[in-house]
Amino acid sequence: MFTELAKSYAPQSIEPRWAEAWVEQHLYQAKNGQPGGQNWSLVIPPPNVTGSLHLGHMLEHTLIDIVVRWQRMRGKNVLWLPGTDHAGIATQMVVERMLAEKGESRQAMGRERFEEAVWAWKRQSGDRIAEQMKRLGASCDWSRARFTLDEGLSRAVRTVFVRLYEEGLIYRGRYIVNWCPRCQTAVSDLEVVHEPVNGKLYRLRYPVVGGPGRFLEVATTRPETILADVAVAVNPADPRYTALIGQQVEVPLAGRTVPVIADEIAQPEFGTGAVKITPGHDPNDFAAGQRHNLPQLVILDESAKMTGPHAGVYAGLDRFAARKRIVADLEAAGLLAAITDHPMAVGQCQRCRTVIEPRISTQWFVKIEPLAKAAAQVVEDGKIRFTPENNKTIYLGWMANIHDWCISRQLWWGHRIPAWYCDACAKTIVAEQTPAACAGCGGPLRQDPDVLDTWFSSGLWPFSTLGWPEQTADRRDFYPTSLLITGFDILFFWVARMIMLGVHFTQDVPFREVYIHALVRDAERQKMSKTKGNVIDPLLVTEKYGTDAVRFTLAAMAAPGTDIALSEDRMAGYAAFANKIWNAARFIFLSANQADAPAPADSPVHLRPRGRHMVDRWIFSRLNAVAAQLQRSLEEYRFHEAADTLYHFFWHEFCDWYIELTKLRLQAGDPEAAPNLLVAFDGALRLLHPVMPFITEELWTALHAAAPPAVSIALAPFPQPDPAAVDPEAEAALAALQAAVTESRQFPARLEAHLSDTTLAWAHAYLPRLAKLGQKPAADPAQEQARREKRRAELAAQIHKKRQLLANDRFRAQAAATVVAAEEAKLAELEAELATLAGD
RNA sequence: GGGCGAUUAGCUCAGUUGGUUAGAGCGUCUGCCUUACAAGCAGAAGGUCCACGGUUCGAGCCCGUGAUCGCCCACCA
Repeated sequence: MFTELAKSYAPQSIEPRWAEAWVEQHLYQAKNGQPGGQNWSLVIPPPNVTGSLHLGHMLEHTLIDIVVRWQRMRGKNVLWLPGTDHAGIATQMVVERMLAEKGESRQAMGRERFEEAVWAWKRQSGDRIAEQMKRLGASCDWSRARFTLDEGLSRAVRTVFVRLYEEGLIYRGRYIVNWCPRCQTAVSDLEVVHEPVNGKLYRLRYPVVGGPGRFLEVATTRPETILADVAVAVNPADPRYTALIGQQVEVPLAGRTVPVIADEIAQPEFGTGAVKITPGHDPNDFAAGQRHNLPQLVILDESAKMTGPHAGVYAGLDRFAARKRIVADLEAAGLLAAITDHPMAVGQCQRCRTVIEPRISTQWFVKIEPLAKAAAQVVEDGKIRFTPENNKTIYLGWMANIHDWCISRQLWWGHRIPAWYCDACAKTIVAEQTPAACAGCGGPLRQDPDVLDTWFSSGLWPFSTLGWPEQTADRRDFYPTSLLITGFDILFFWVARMIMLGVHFTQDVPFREVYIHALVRDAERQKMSKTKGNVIDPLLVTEKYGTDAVRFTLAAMAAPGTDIALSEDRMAGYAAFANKIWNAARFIFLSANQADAPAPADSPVHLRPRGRHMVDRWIFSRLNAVAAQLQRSLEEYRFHEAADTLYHFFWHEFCDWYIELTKLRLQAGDPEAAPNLLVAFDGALRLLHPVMPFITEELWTALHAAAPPAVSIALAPFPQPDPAAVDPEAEAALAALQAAVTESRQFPARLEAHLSDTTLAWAHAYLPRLAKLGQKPAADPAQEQARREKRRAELAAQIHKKRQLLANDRFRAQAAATVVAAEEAKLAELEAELATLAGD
């Protein structure tokens, strides 16, 4: 006998046990030295160490885990490499916030102690995500977990930096960059988000020198920056101003005069057609200043407070406070011509939403064009395939318009830039190992205080985690990786950088396929993000509905290309599905003898029924069809289709019909019924396993409890679709039976020939009951009459349409023969129905 | 300013070479404690598939125009 199962499925009492066992048994550890074609690998998009798991992670991990478990069951030597990202700026902010609560600060502690504090915090909470993933059943190879600041990965970072520097693809220079006054660091273009705001456009009057009473009107959105003006530009083709070109105008409140220059930057139709040039505080003006060889005045410090000799009486004021004061002073001086509303997009720090201040500073950059070109090429050549495909266009478009990448950050947490400066002889040394002294003059060296953009190290992730630059067994066996599954939000940040750096340093693609999943949104369709703090702990819904139900929900809603608004109703529905599976097992275990269970080694790779019973032939035909459908769906990452297929098959075919039809055979002692039932159930569990690992593991183990040691279902072969097992005769017979039972009609004779007497006896007994249950409530005769009329009209319309269609020669010529036959059959059916309606 | 996506049942969404009477989950209504499952079973109601035009024997699907919503990219002061 099988052990009796509880009356309903309680995931809470089962899942933690399995989660722990899987990790302890190292069930998902990949092997080295397998034949090349056997290996299949995927690296996780490393979550931030700061974070805890949110539903976006869970969606991503669920989709990954489904593919990974499926590939493993197909016999691949699978590596899913887990790990975390040090997430420079995010982590530093978290730790600084914690320090601030204790009244401490990074500056007061000093760099060394601060770094120690971050490491301590990382050790204490950095494993949280891993623990959560383990609890959720992610089938990672935990023995290969990596962290971006690991010694090996740091070594890879230094190697890459030095090589790019030597190739001239990394340079250092003084440019205007995006600066966050709150984070006090440079950020890349990608880390600036543009938010629409209702700004103002100020028209200011610049007195023309030598022309008393004459003014040049200039439009600006940032009046406080006039103190750093070095010129006013007008368009050379603008007739209004040609006379002024070369003359001097006075900068209001500044007590300086600047030249009027001709430059295309000024567009005649915007504002007044005259634009102030402020190279120290605007990227466009910076470029214009370089064209005209103008000086760069700076009036804001790293906190965006007014500073320096040109700030005058406004020194010390915040930029926005200064704006108010300056506008008031301009008005008092009669130099403010107008203020108009001006909707515009202002750049904000992605992390803290502070308005970005363009700032001139010395930073490190990657010369991106050569890398981008090669990275675009591999995608154009189809060496990397995107799903959904339109991401390819987006990717290529970005690659075509890419700017150099600012990689230095004025932070303390991260990979420190491997560059040293000699103050004595002004030499710069870039090296993998810390040099003892200046190679030129022997003087003492000072390392660059900055660290690298987090994405610089993440960009190496697919190969740095596998041992690069060493030629390791992992690198040989698992690179390039097979697939990347990640979100659209980091397509440019991460995917693009991995392709650029991967192609450059390994002469191969980092992954052959990229699946871009949808975004999980909350009930209000808001994006869930680390910075917004609206993340939902997946462990809570998991606790409520069970991990398998949440996983199934996520998979079922993961149609490629559209966002997911997560609904708990849906989870409840799939929790019921898990319970359905549980109860099917409960019935099977109560009704069948354990001796009939297939031995685990006796893997039903080829699902074939014992005997010739029509019902058995049907369910095994369906199992094979479902296996084939799942294979198609998963190959194309159509997770929702796979989930729907499983749901419908298990509930409405396996339970509603197969188990029901088997009940009577069991009662009558049909010797083939139980063994076939057990094998079919085994096959169904395997099909379900990639999506629902916990319940299938529990039930599969129970199914095979008599023949220990049963291996985990995770290592059991996935049913291989066998086209020969598809049995159209059995499928047609069951379809007829279903129709007959549903309509409470007589059995088709053809089916009766194939059904055993006992089944027939059951079915005949069952039919009247169905007929009773299905009876419509006694309807109002008038209503009934109306319904008939409506149906009659519908039928007439359809018949007319069909006749027209079938009379069409082009249709007969062009449509497939089966389509024509189906249409003819349908017409006959419709006519028959109409005849019965007309009859009474 | 460019580019992309969406619009299908009360709600959330599927619908991939154009071809039976357009589906699912939840919700609603009716009837069932039926010895695997009331987290269940048997039924029912509910849709001008955003609008208009076009292609086709045939359009939810293809083409065009428009409307509404959303997203991404972008140095317009």
